[in-house]
Amino acid sequence: MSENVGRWLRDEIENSILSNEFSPGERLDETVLATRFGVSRTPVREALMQLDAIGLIEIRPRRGAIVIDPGPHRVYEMFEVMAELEGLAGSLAARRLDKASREAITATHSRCEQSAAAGDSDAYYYDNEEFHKAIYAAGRSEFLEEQCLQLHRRLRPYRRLQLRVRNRLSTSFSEHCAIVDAIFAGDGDEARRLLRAHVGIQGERFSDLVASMAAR
Amino acid sequence: MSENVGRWLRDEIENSILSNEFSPGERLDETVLATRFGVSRTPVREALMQLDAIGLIEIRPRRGAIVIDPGPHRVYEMFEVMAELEGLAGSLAARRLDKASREAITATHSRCEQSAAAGDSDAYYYDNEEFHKAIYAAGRSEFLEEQCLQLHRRLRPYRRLQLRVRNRLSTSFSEHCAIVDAIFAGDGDEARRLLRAHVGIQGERFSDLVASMAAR
DNA sequence: GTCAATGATCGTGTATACAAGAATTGCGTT
DNA sequence: AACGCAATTCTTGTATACACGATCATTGAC
Repeated sequence: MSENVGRWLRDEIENSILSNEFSPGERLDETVLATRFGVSRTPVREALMQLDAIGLIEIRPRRGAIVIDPGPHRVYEMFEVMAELEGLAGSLAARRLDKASREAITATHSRCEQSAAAGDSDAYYYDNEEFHKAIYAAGRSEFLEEQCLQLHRRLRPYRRLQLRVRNRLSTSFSEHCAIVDAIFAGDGDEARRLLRAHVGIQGERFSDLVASMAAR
Repeated sequence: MSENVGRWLRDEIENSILSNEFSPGERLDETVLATRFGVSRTPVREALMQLDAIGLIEIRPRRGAIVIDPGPHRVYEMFEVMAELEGLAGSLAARRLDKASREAITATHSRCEQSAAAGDSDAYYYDNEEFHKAIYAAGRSEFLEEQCLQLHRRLRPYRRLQLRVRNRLSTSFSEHCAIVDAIFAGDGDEARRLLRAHVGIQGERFSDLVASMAAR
């Protein structure tokens, strides 16, 4: 419980939103949250203000906080930006790769291979996350890494949905292979191009996304 | 005063930080701020929490808030990301340009031309900002536009410093011309490339930045 | 003389009280 | 029966009070 109730609440509520426990559009009542978590309204408000600043909820003056519903189009836009940032991270990684980062990428990559081979989409979901994080870190840009991690968190639920799509696991992994090759070869432009394509939602993948969002 | 003291304070303190009224590293005392703005500590705290979430200040538990000092290297990283986002906005703008956006870009572009010709770096600073915002808007991606605007705000002070460098005005404007041409020609890749180069801090421009940051 | 420990003081973290605005419900009128 | 107005209630916004932790200074010991 992190020494600070406000911080803790922020993470707690954030997780609840991202795990869809609080649905988009739902109103977050300060008093309800306060009693639910056994604290007063003050830290709850502070948590809500932070979530508002991050963009997860919207606080309408005198009218309470509601969970923001991104909607398919906005989620698409977010993936578009994510693709761009990951592309940059990949190109930096290709240029700046050092031993430690190389090993981290190799390790997470082979874990992805195992889960993909086993067809375990939940395990792959987790390993895939670690793989991408290893690339963020390899870029050696703290700011970029933070931005990537933040956006990654917000898109996490949708990434998970995407993996459920048929054949996505093996497709995803073979894309990973090409990305790793490009980064290890020091080919920044290629790594950027491949990561953009890997993360972005082109063509039928958008309708897949819409379908899986509607399915919830 | 925006109907909401917390919001108002957030903007007020944010501006004070960005305009360097509160120096990096400086400690922000809640009580002092409260009396200074004639309010109680509660809205001050809420404002600070938001600024912390945005990344402008850091709140260390039980030890108060301090203004974050990005340092040259981190500022460089931020420009790197900004360049990438603006590149994306430019490429989208080239593909999706409509009449209204085209007119907005033309209008702000010609205003830049005038201030550049007049050698008025303060006017150019403002017009340049509007020009870039017109491109963000032309990309037709709300999320991307928000991200660009947010990062732009944080980098605003440094952009201003950069314009003070000798010849930067005319160089900047001629780069604008090429960017406008690419966007109007519908050449997304070229617009992206030019914007990345325009916004990013390559070569000697990094030392210019460091010098101007040190000069404050 | 310097370093450490202990107490005082100051500032943050949380709770609660109070005020003001928005929503809802009930009553009256058409 | 439906619409509108008013009053009540519920929720948010702000202030204040209190408690706990951190920092700093002072004093004592080595």
